[in-house]
Amino acid sequence: MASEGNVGRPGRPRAGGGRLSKKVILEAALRIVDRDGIEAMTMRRLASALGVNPMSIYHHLPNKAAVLSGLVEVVFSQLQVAAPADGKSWQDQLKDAARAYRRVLRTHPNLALQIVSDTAAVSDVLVIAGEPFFQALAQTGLPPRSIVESVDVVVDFIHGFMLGEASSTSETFDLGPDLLKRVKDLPAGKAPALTRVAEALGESGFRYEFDNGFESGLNVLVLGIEAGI
Amino acid sequence: MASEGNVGRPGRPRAGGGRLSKKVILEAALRIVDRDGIEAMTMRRLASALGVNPMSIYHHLPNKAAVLSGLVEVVFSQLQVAAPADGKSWQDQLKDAARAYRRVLRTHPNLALQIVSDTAAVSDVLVIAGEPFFQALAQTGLPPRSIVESVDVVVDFIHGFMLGEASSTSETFDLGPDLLKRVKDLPAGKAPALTRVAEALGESGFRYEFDNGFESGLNVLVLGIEAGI
DNA sequence: CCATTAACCATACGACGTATGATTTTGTAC
DNA sequence: GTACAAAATCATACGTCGTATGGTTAATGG
Repeated sequence: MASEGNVGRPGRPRAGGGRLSKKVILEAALRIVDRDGIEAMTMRRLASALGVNPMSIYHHLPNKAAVLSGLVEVVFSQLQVAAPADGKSWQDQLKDAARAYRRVLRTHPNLALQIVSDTAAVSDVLVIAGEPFFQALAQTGLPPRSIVESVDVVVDFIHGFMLGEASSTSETFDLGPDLLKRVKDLPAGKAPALTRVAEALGESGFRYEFDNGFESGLNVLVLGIEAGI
Repeated sequence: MASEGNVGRPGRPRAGGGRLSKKVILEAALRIVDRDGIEAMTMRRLASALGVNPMSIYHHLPNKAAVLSGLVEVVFSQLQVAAPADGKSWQDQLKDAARAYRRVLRTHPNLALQIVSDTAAVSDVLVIAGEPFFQALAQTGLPPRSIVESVDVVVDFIHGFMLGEASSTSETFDLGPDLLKRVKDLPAGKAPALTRVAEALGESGFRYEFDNGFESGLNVLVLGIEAGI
């Protein structure tokens, strides 16, 4: 996306104060999304938050889809490439990259769906966001295509994980009791293995926490990549 | 969601032929989604496809969200629990479960986003869809909570993978050349590790294929779970 | 046969994205 | 300064959306 738009040229100051620009529009849009969710981000509400006529926005961004893609770019640009971190193993570097990626996405949970689905908007910036992953995996000695595949698994896992996390409301999840109750409602014998696990968890009062889930996922992935070398 | 709705009671036959019901509504909705995409599935178009007034639908499903959730349920119910497959290792059983899951989701690519994001709708049926995964992992001897975490990694990976696959149009992807061109446009030295990989791939003319990417992801996951035992 | 009631339909409201074209502002050239 | 061109903003309007409200039709149980 080549940069364009407002370059300090003419325009008309409004009551709200500043002049419109792609930047201030996206900032306002992000505020709306963060506060009220993505479905609250309508062109009309965005305009009103800016103290402006809805159609004014269209001089800076071609349509609503561009606004949403712009939001994805904004969020991704917050992912600054971490310092070299030379002292660490590639395993730890890979985990750090994954954690940093998740941290950025978690800053705007209401945007998660948009981010993981709008691959076109991501692609430009993905090559930068992906660098830490490639940096870590470069030290494994794996052939290039294995590196690409490894990055893909990790990123796909993070995306899938973020979806689950974003659609949940609480930090933790009563997996044991919840699951157990649901399993009990099943026609008996329909899911024996699941039932066995649920019963064991129900007794232990296991509480699923997203942070732990993410870390254990990373562990599996790192071990798997390691084993494939 | 307890089943309810049309139980063969009164009503009024229409020109279109049959009577309305949750079942025929969802079937029509799924046809629309499959043919024209999820954004084409409007209540008005759905009604017109059924030869019916838009408001008639609301006697069988409370709103549009319920229609979409219903679609997810329909798709999931197509995932029949596979035969025991006793002769196989848990590794192969796990892979089979993942492949079966992906296969079902791929049947309705336009619904992928809805499926992976509408966890509420999934949850009821997830306990059944998840059974093959638990069955495979039960043989690892892992403690229950490790089993749950392992299922989560695998499912999250599949979800993330499906998102990428669904938003792509072609079966394959010119990763080498595409990536190389994009990397070339970067400020030099901004992403050295990525550049190195892209150059190596550019020479080899590597073509990314989704089937291969999925399989290699499964390999990493299975190896990682194995290593954690 | 009649009351009940589920199923269906007609109309309407407010909100949405945005096409079209007028209006206002402002930097630049004289 | 003043006129001009271009850019930014605004007003109006169209078609579409989800669905609230309330009337109409037809099958059923008494």
